[in-house]
Amino acid sequence: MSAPMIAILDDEPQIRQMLSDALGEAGFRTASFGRATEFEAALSRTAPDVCLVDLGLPDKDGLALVHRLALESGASIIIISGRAQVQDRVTGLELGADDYIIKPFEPAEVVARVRARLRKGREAGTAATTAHFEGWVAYFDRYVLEASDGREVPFSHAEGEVLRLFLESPKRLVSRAQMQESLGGAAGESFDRAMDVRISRLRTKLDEDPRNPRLIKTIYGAGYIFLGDVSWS
Amino acid sequence: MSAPMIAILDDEPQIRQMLSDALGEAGFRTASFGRATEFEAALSRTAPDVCLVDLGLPDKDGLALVHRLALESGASIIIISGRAQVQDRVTGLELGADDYIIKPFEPAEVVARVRARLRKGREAGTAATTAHFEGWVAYFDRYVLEASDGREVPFSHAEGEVLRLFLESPKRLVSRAQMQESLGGAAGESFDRAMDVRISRLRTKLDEDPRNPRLIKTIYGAGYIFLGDVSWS
DNA sequence: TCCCAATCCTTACGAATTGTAACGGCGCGC
DNA sequence: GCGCGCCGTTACAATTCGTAAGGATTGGGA
Repeated sequence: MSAPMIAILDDEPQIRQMLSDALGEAGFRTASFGRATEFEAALSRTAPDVCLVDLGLPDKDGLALVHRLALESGASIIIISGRAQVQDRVTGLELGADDYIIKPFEPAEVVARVRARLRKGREAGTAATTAHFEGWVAYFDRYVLEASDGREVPFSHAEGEVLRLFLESPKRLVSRAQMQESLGGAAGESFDRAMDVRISRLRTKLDEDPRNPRLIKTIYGAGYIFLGDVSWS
Repeated sequence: MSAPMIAILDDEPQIRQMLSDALGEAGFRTASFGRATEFEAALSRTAPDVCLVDLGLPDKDGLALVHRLALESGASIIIISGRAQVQDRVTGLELGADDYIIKPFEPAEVVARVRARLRKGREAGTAATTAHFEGWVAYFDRYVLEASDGREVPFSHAEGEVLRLFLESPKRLVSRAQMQESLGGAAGESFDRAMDVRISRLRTKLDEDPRNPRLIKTIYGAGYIFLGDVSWS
């Protein structure tokens, strides 16, 4: 698994640099943005693990952005702001942020708080190889799906990658770009055609009705959503 | 599901009281302890969801306690401390705390940070995805409308965006400009023609009589109004 | 009341996106 | 080398959704 990706959104280049340096030194991958629009565009391509968001953005309301992020992405959100009033902090956290750091800040503390977020996130899904969902059990170590009637359906490595990706973030939109990123597909190319095929094959193994899939839903122009409750063990 | 349990560990009775009051008012159950030994004894009986731990304890090293808690319990840990040095915060977070609040603190902020921890712990913040209105049920995760007679009508992503917008502000005028804004339509353009089409298609799915729409009403020259009582779940 | 321009609805069409069957290269075991 | 299964690629069918075009509706003014 590659290093966690930390997204930085701040309009001051100096601060972006400082954060990027500190986080890079700590072993994280980083992506910096000066404008909310750039940031949002990048989101559809790569899903960061933690977002550091400055509230004082030139082109968009920071709090609204935080709220949307909290609802739509699975990432942890840390607000970085010069506004130090308690009320600011409370509303930021209420809107879905996971932490609130006040400027000026120490890079070391930011790194520590980022680590704390990652730690909590990872706890849920460490080294789990078996997932239960909607009558199925997926054994990733054996590459086998077990149906509710005991029937066993083997799946391939490529199919497993897709399935795992879905089971790791259920009920959340996964864009094609994110898939490529996660599945190591070299960007660009006609690899997205291969995505389709993988998903198609996975669907048939899951007994999906092609006309009306219940588990893997296509969102035209956006990506896919895996419905269904998942529990790992 | 009963109210989340918050454990408070602080040697000053006044602070225990203040925290307990604020958290109780916010709807949480609380349990206060003045000594680490009491706290640890209670842990074996009840598993709190969040622990607020003061580092300056009389009978035990607070950091060691935090470390043990982080490893052995599944609870989120928030340190509350008078030590404000960056180094203190960093080591606290490194040892497994999820947050670090400095004394003196505002109760409101503590409540907000506790909520933020719980939200993450509960997994999926579960944005409301199901809306009931006038005999219909809209499942936004499944992209399906269910009529009162049980019939299911699928809707597309674009249609869903419009429907969601209406259901989020029922009985209020929604201008075309607002729609464009919310639906990401590039400003200007002839995108408003596309709006019309979306709404048209949505109306047919909702069995609206084109001559006399009952749910999505057109306000000539101003926008649309969605009539009908909506309740989300 | 009647007329007209602005606004809105609906149908049809086409570009872009996605599904999937068929084909072929590749690696592996025998 | 041969057969087999995996998996990316291609090609074509199906779906989605914006645009264009023409008709219907609204509201103000003559």
